[in-house]
Amino acid sequence: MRRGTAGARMQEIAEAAGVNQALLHYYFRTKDRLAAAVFREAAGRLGPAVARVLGSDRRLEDKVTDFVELYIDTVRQHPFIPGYILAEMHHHPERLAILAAGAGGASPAILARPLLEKLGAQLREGALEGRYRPIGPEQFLVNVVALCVMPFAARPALVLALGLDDESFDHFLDERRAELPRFIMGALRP
Amino acid sequence: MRRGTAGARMQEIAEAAGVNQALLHYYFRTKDRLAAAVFREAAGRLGPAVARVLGSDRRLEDKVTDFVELYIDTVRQHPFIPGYILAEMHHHPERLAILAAGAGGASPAILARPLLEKLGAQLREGALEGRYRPIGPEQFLVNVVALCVMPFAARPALVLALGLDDESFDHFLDERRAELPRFIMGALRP
DNA sequence: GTCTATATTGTGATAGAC
DNA sequence: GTCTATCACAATATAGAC
Repeated sequence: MRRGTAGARMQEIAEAAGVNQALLHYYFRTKDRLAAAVFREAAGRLGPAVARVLGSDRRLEDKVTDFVELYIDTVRQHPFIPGYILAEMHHHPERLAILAAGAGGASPAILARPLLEKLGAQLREGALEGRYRPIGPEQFLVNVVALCVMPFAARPALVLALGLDDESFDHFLDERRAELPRFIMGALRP
Repeated sequence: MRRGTAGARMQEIAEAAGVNQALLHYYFRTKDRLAAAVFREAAGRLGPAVARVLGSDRRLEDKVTDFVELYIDTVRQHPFIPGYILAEMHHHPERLAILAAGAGGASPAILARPLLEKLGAQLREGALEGRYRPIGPEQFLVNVVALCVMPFAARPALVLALGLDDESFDHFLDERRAELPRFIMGALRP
């Protein structure tokens, strides 16, 4: 995950795992199949959780808070996952399709549909009642995810540009965890 | 930019440039130095523009609108840059430091400081006057950039999850270009 | 299943003619 | 500056013993 599929060396992975190259090939046959397995594993840590929280039946406000907190807390324990996923998607977009094919053959568009439906219904209802400004569920979903992902995906730039060390980056995340739900729900007010 | 430093082949680059490998080495000496040059070039297309717009003297509301429109319009012409930059930062964070060192020896923290100062002053002033909800300039900056970058960086996932084709992705961006300034300034209201 | 040893190909880099 | 030809080694993959 740190070096990416192309940058990773089978030898290095074998060492880190405390085995030898031959054993890696015994289990995975080729480097590409190992890479696909890693991608599946990494995506599997986040995708389902995202869908579960955002597709739940809770009030939109609680959903957003739950999501922000769950996402930040989860990714904090695996801080290289977002960067890895984005990098891998950029260099090997075809893996996404394979991933989706593995999930029962359903296309991701079909998987994301119910989530967007529910989100769209809540947003529309809120807009009709005058509680929310109108916004499409697709835009809203991208906004929420973007705001959570970015600090992790762009961590090196943040650390450098804001002059942070590990401790102050951690504090930045704490602040963000509390701030984002306010920011997001604030943006929804009419 | 498409394959990343590790995934790119000197041969492939030479072909795309209509020359041969030897000439690449003649100009860049090593693959790593070519990669650093590419990174500098890519970062140079966005970094300065970001700093110029966000560090300007305009009203915050105009700044945000300018930034969103400039960013989306610029990146649309080089849609693989954000993914490439994020991937490269993830796999080679050291390049960022070198990049900064090239900019007159000033550290990025020092370069970003005036921008954050100005942004912070505008946010504080607005908060004192009761026009804005209080928010730190670091959080706000990350929010604005995140909202602009994400659709490009995660394009393959969006296209797949939302079931978009090239045309509807383009429409998604048009919508976003108009929506984001409203979303962001809306979030700032007290 | 796990190892050592090795085959085989890929790939960055250089030599040297023009 | 640009090319062809080639070197040297890095890296994936396999054979075969245990």
